Amino acid sequence: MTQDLIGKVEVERPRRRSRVREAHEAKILSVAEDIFAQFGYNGTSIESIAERAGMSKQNMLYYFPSKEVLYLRVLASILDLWLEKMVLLDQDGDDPATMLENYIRGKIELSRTHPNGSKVFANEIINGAPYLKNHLQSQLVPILDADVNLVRSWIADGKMDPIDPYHLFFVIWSSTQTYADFSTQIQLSLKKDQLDVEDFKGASDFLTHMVLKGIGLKT
Amino acid sequence: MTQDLIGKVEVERPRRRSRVREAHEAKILSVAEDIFAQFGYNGTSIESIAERAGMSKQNMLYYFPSKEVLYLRVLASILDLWLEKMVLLDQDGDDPATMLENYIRGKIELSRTHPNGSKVFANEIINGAPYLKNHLQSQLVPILDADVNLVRSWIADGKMDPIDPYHLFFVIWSSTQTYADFSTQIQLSLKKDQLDVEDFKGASDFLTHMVLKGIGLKT
DNA sequence: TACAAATGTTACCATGTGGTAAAATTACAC
DNA sequence: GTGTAATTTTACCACATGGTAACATTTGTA
Repeated sequence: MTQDLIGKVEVERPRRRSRVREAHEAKILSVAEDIFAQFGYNGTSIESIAERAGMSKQNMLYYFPSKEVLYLRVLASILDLWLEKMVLLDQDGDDPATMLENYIRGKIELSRTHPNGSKVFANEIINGAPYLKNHLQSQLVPILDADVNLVRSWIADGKMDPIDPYHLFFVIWSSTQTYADFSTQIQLSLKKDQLDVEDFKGASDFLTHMVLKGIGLKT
Repeated sequence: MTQDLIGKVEVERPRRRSRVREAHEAKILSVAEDIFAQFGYNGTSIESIAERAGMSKQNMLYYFPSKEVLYLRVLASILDLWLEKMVLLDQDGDDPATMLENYIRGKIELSRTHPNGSKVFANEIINGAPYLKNHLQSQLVPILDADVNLVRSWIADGKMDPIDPYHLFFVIWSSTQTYADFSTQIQLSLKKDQLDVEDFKGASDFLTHMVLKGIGLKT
């Protein structure tokens, strides 16, 4: 955008302090995700975020003019990450079983690497998705519908049991995200202070086994 | 307890105003569950609960001395309801398939009839279970362990695939509760304003089919 | 060096909210 | 009816928190 203006009016202006800005914004967003995940929107004070980001509340408000704006930015970045992994057709593999397995493993991996993002997302949905509803409507639903159609074509081709694809995806979503969202409960159940890579591998293995076999897909 | 004191000192004292008290407490608890579910602990003001319960904040504080006490009461009653349905051995049926099916259908039914309870519960767990951790430790975990042992015995008897029972329960928990906790997302996905009995039946049917078949249980 | 934009700090405020204290009212048991 | 405990109302308050305004400082560029 800046380059388009070379020789014209505003040359090189916007890039002035952008290094500091980018670093600070990234730090703030990262910290915000953590704290929003742990305390929810209402339970989070912008001062606590600023503190852990190493600056004053007022200075943070210079980068993000309000708590709501900051929260929306956090939500948006999480949603983008999520939607990326939700396109069934984009999964590697030629046969349905492989593609679905990669979908499941990808979602579990996301829960492992971004547990806090998942929790912020979950909090938002549980509370009725007041900020995210429109985004879900316009971005998630079309992707889901495409995925559902793909599964329906597999069913039509006799490649798997005639199940309701929507419920299939609801189950995959919930059971993959539960390892992030409900990690506290799972840790208590497994008597561990922390879930490790092996736990997530066990979850992936079990889920892919059960889902693929359960809907009649050959592996 | 009152009866134990007949003829002694405090006869019939505690029952004086108990009718009003019981009615009001029940009303408050019911309203509180709804509002905590929608806005979380921090997002809920005790004034909003009092208002919808038809009394002043101060009057409500007469029945529940603090927000925390009220929240804990709501949590406790939900947990009791949950734990009741979580004992695999208590399910009707003689064979593993029937018992597991009843477990799944019971949990879905709970999500249908008590969506708000489920949401309060979910909010609490996602935020690290600050109030519920001890209860989960002492009540949920033993029940789960017993259930896991039962499944292990089924595996040992060659009645089903040698899967990890813990993951099986995590998947059942998450995928049954998702129809309550993430109802907003599911409604958007299904393009419906409200989930009806048919939706829950569809969910139960799919889940039981996939789980039972997926772990190698004959139906 | 000078200047203008970007960044950071100080001071402050309005509001919502959980909770307390005490007085007023109601209603049951006798 | 009357006294006593249960209930309700009135009047407050302390505090956390989101946000604003103005001033100060830094820094890249001409």
